[in-house]
Amino acid sequence: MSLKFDHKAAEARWQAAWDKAQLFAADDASPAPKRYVLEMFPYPSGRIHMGHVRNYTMGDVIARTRRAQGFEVLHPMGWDAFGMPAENAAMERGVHPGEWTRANIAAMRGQLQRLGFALDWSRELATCEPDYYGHEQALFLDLMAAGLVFRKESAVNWDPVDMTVLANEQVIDGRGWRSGAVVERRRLSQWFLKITDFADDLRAGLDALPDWPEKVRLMQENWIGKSQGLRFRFILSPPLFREGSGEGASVSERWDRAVPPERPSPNPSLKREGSDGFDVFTTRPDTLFGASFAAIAAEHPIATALAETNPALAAFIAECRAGGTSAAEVETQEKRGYDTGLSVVHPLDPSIHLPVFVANFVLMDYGTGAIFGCPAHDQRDLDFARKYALPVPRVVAPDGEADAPIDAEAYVGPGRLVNSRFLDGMSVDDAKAAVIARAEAEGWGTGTTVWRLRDWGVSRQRYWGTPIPVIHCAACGAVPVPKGQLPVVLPEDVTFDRPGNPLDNHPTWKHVACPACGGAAVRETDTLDTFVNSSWYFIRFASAPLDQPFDKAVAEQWLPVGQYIGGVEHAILHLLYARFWTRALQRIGRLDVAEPFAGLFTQGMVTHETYRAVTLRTDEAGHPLMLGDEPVVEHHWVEPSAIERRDDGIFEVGSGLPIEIGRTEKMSKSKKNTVAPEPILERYGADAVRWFMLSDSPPERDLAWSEASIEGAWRFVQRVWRLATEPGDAEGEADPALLRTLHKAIAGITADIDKLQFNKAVARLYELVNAIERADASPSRVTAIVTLVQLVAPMVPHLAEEAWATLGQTGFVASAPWPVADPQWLVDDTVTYAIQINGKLKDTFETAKGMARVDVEAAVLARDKVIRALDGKTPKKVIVVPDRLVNLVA
RNA sequence: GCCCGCGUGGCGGAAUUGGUAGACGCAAGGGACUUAAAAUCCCUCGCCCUUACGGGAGUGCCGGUUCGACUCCGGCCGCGGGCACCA
Repeated sequence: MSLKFDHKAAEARWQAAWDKAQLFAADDASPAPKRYVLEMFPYPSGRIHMGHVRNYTMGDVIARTRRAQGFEVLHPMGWDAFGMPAENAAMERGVHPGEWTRANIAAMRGQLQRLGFALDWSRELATCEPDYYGHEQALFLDLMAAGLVFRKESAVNWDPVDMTVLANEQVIDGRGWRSGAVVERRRLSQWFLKITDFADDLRAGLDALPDWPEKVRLMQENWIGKSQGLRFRFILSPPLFREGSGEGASVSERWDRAVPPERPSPNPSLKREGSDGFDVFTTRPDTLFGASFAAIAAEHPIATALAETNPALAAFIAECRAGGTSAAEVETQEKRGYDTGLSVVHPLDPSIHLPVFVANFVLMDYGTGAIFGCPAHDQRDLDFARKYALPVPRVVAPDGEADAPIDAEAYVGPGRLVNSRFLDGMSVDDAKAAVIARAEAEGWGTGTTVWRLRDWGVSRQRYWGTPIPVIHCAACGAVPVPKGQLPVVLPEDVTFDRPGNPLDNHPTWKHVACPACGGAAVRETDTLDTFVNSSWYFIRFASAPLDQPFDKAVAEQWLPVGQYIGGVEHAILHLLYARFWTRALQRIGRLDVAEPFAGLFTQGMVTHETYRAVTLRTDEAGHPLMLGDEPVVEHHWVEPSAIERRDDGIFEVGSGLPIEIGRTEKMSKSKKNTVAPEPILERYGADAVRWFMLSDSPPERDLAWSEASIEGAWRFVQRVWRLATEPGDAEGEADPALLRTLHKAIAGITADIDKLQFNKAVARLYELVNAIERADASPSRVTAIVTLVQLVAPMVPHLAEEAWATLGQTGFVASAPWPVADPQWLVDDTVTYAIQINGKLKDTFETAKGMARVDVEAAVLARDKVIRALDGKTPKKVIVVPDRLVNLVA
């Protein structure tokens, strides 16, 4: 009989049955050992894409397998529901962000449910609802009380037309992506979280995460960026005269004079600054005698002070600020400086005076915003010194090259100190230590660690986010909203018809009484970065009481997440912020968990070929345009569904234009190489799609979507179904060979799933199916088919349930205990020896396991092929690897 | 520029971590069944030489270690990713 597997009926039937039985609801009170399986929750963009399908399928295999293995599994789903696309939709279509988001969630929930994931939908959450973000506000206030929140001025990208702050990726070629207006740098007072407090902790903690990809740990480590060195103070030289200050002034003949020349009294604005000098940081204190200048950032307070009375300097600073910060601009940007006319005293020799520049390559927000320049051993300093004709004294050299001149490249390699007085002859490391020791002994500097990591700015001048629960009062300052007044709810009646932040524009929302003094005050109208939302959602999944963000004891039962799965694009920010937030909660005693994600897996993208139709550009009359002798060619991207393959090539449907096949790339709208999941699900069913997602490519690598492969997946589903409907007679003898294959498959597949090597598990399942198909009817064959159904259940659950029932098994296969391999079937009693001569395979032979060495040798030497290959020679040496191979060295 | 990863048939990829390279899938070719098609089943399928039997080289390139190297070491080439004026 063997009808086709009816995926539509089976999916509907089993999804309803699972739901009715509440099969996948996690029980906090269960005595079983707990496992938390989590995939990064989606942004509700409107529809799921293949990347989601791949991500959630992998997680589902883990969750279902763990459940079958007897664990109480928490596998929840929710929505990362705040963010800009909702506001864009509001502006473009006049729909309210909340309405848009909630409609998207409803649509995507339905799509996910069609895939039959073993999710606990009772724990579903959306970050845009007050019952989520209200608790987030409470946590924010807790962190604030603990001193982990502060406010400071910070520069933002400001779009003067849309009157809004832009993220860096919204600035394209210096212009706002929407308005096209030239973006300004504005300084706004913003809220920050003190992630730098945890820099060392977050870095050191990476070592305790063996189940994270090495790559991600490295990326985080680099991002945190620990640098050890010396921080010391440069004291401004006593009044001395240096003519010719200004940009490009050549001062080389002056800076190294033993006797400082005279100069006018110090700048009055500097005096007001109360500054006798400034701090610098260096990782190369060993090269201090190679110093030839000092430089401060354009935003450095000294530069700002000097600029008040120096219009030329003010202009220079303005130019520095206008310079873009994009990678390409930075790379091509020339090193430029402005000589302030000031000098500083060399800390190791007061007779040496170094000129002070304002330089465009010194960053205010790293280290102290000021450096000493050592051109011989730092490329940037060298570029700068060459431009301004500063000396380039070498102080480190490999043995015997003390006099080798520095040309266009700074020397950053190892060597010994030269031209450095008491440091001469020391290694770089010894000299670093010696200078730090001396600085500390003499009190002008200290050994310090500096981090690349910056504090986390969480203010966003946007509507669709968590309102920051603070009230600004003229008398009391920034006052936290009392916990009893939470949540601070976003007003629904907002408009997007004018530029700016709708919260700010709202007629009444922000006007409130100060909680401290009762006077007139205004609410903070900034909202929190959406990364805050995703920094604790996994805790709320584990425990979601009404009256508090989570219950400590309940959350700790589930946490940390055993297996977290998502894209590499979140390797740094999201994962670092979540790690920080968890540690911050630990510090304030709310949760005793340091690392939120014990195991992390970053899956590859789903890709597809790209197709381009080629046309000739024509003028108004329809004649092809020519560029010289060549016609001008135009391309446009064509979606996969709009091409047809014919014997004479590939063409665009409708236009008939020839198609060029381009690179296989990440599915994207711009390249039109996306394949929507819904029609595929309709046609091939959820199980075939899930199976495809697990086949072929290793999960960390990209997976190329192809019509042929999904057909192959569909065929596999049918093959398993045929076995289930025609298992054959269970009478007669057992089939030891099949049982051996079966138990090896059980062991292998279980191990593969443990290691998330789904492609290998898939290959083994194919082998098992092949073996069962070839086997004659026997009790063993029926056993093998029943076990096969269990083994494929995490991957193709609807088919498995249907097959399970058809085979007369009771209950859900989803709840059946995971098969365990019987060790007696895992050992072979025969082995195949490979016979090599000089390492090259010549022959093989089969024999009983554990054959004595001498017997093996004798058997090998007696074989025809060996005799022929040796051609009468006696092997010089015979290497026998027991039960594996023999190598004859001739 | 710095850091990291990867190069295996027409394609996606296996290879017990130093021991028979190419499992498994896709594609392709041939055949069976069928009035026909679909579905299904059987066979072939990395390269070169050979009608065959066989033989040879082979895991990006060059060299090394080893009885034996896709695997380890050194040096190149190519592709991909992350960071980027971080002192």
